[in-house]
Amino acid sequence: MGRRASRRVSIKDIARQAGVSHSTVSRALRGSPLVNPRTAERIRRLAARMGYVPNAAARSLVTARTGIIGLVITTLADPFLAEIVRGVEEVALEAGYRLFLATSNADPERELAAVRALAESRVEGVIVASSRVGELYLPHLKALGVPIVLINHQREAPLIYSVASDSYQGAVLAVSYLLRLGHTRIAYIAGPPMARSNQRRLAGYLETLRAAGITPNPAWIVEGNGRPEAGEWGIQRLLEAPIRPTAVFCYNDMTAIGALRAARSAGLRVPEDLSIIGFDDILFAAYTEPPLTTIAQPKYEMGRTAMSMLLHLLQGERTVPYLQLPCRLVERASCGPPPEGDVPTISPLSAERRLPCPASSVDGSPSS
Amino acid sequence: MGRRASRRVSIKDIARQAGVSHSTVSRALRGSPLVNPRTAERIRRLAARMGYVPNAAARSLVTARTGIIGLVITTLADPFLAEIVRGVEEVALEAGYRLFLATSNADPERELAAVRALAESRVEGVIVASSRVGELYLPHLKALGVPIVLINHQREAPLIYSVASDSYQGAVLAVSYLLRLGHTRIAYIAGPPMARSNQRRLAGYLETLRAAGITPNPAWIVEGNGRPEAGEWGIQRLLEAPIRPTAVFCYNDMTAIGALRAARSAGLRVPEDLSIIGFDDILFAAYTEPPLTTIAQPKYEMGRTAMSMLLHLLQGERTVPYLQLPCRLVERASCGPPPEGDVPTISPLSAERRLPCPASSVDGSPSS
DNA sequence: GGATAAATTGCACACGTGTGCAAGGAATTC
DNA sequence: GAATTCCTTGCACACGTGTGCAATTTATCC
Repeated sequence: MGRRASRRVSIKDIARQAGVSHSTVSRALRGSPLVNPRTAERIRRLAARMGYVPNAAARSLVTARTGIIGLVITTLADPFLAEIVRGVEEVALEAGYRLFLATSNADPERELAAVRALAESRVEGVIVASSRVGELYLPHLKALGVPIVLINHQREAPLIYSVASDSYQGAVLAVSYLLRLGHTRIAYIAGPPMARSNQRRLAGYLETLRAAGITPNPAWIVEGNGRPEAGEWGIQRLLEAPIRPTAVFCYNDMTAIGALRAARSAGLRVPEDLSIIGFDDILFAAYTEPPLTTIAQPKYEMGRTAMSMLLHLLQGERTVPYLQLPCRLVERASCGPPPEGDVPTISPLSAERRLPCPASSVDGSPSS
Repeated sequence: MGRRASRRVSIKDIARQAGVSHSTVSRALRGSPLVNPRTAERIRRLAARMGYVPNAAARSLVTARTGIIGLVITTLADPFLAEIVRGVEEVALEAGYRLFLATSNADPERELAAVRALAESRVEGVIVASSRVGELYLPHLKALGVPIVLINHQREAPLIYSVASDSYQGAVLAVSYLLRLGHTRIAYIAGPPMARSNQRRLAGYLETLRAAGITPNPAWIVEGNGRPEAGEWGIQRLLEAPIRPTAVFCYNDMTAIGALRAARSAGLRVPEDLSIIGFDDILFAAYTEPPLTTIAQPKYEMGRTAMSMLLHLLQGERTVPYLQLPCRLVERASCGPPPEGDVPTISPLSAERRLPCPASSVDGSPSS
């Protein structure tokens, strides 16, 4: 109760109390076979009674191992990241590692401070779960001299290990689902133009249409930024097109949410008048009106996979440098058949089967 | 490039290179006035060139200060926590502290592991930002012997420092807003019965009605659990009542989202037929259909305040043990005047002014 | 019972950093 | 020029833990 927080008890204190040397205590607590089992048991009891807790700093100093993994993210406020973090954390904990969280909030100065903190605490590896990680960031991280694994990174990053969801395959999934429902006039509201995920989704969209014998209509591809406004503008633009689309594939769920809102205020019913499909499956997708049909990224699995990859690297093993995980379709209520006589010209199912998947799962060459 | 990660450079390496003792290097790098400025500058240059990064473990070992604050949360997946964490983090960083994140995911075994990790890394203080923190958790945390500050804790926790939003005042805000719009038939869909926040919101609801001369109708108070289902069930129950309410105050935004959905599927327009107000102002409240009017908790400020409080405690200063921060109304589009002739019987504005606020901002007595 | 092997323990050093104290050197004063 | 002060530097120890090696005790064997 009123005990002052003086100094924590160390193995020397235990040694003094037990009448042995601190080496013996150290060995007893670490379960070394070099101590008499009876003595060991006695010491363990005493340690527990004295409330001993090992000092991680002292241990890591002598073992030259911290057991800490740096986890770099822009902000926790992104609900998309939370699941990834959960996956990373779970695998890390199982393997006896701890996470050091470094958030930058996209502030260059804080990014630097974060990297310095990682360096000072001697992290053994780093996972970057922030797609918008600054351009300066990566070189600094590399200078740490520890293995790095990126999750869903937006740029081609050669010679770096990374895990990503398969945006191309996800887009194929989305568009062929719409084709299967009978749509042929399918639009795409894009994400940030420079983002690789956007480029891959666009590619999947285009090629799925072509494979189904449909020539993509440039008027049905509108730019965006991944935020709700983009969905609103996108719908407005699409409604001005000479021929209106009957379905819209959105770069992500936030865009789809904006699209839902714009559709509603334009007096369109979803999905009766217009089908809308998103991408990501954020927590909230289940609660939109109507609940959003979307392509789920395997967030949790990506976290787990990235951490497993890092563990391999930490053990000096070789790994494939680039891994893509498949997305899956989550059917809710924002998609349905097209309004009137929009009969598909060819069977979309056969088209889907014919599709090649140019996105190989292994990419780049091992670094020397 | 091909450089092996051998061993990091230490002050001894610098000392050897500079032809001085490691003490001089240490002093130079720490900016001690006990070194010749020219020597100091030379050493700093050399250190930078050699890529020196201080070892936090070694430093904390000798200074007996880790500069680490433990942050305990159930899960990052709760978007409500993200803002709190941001506030905590910002103040911590300003004061030169770092955060050690301990998530438990409500698993007792992991809770224990988390507390042990906090103890081993010798955190200097702890912030608990998880309302659902296990009952066992707190005693273990207390055993760490460091200051603890709770954020929005759901139980009365005597002799512990805490920061919370003022649920009572928030409820008063919500209900008097509805009164001002002209409603008199106001329902409450409650949260977890044992949660203090629910009790305070219920109290605010009841007393505001009474102060306006309205006798609360027990049929308009339905139980819930803070999740969307509760909102759906709640609306269904309320629609079966002999006299229907014209407005619903929900325990939180997730409940309100369920309520919105149920209202829609019952064919009610919001806010024309039914006004709905939430609590929390989660990220998603702005994107519901219609956008949700709600009571915003000062999440970011709560984080900042809790961390400031902890900083005071770390410096051995005294603080008020219990601090409540006011909520504020965020008007969006889910509330409006009642449908037909629901004329208020008394002026709700004057009622609001007469309201006492029995929730004092200071509570409990200082521990000895 | 003595010699040998095995089990158990302690000594001493290491990890990287910080700091009190004494020693050495330079600058100042008379 | 000698004495005094101040500035600068190095020595040595400390923090808490782990471990190779030698020393000691105990068990085993003939």
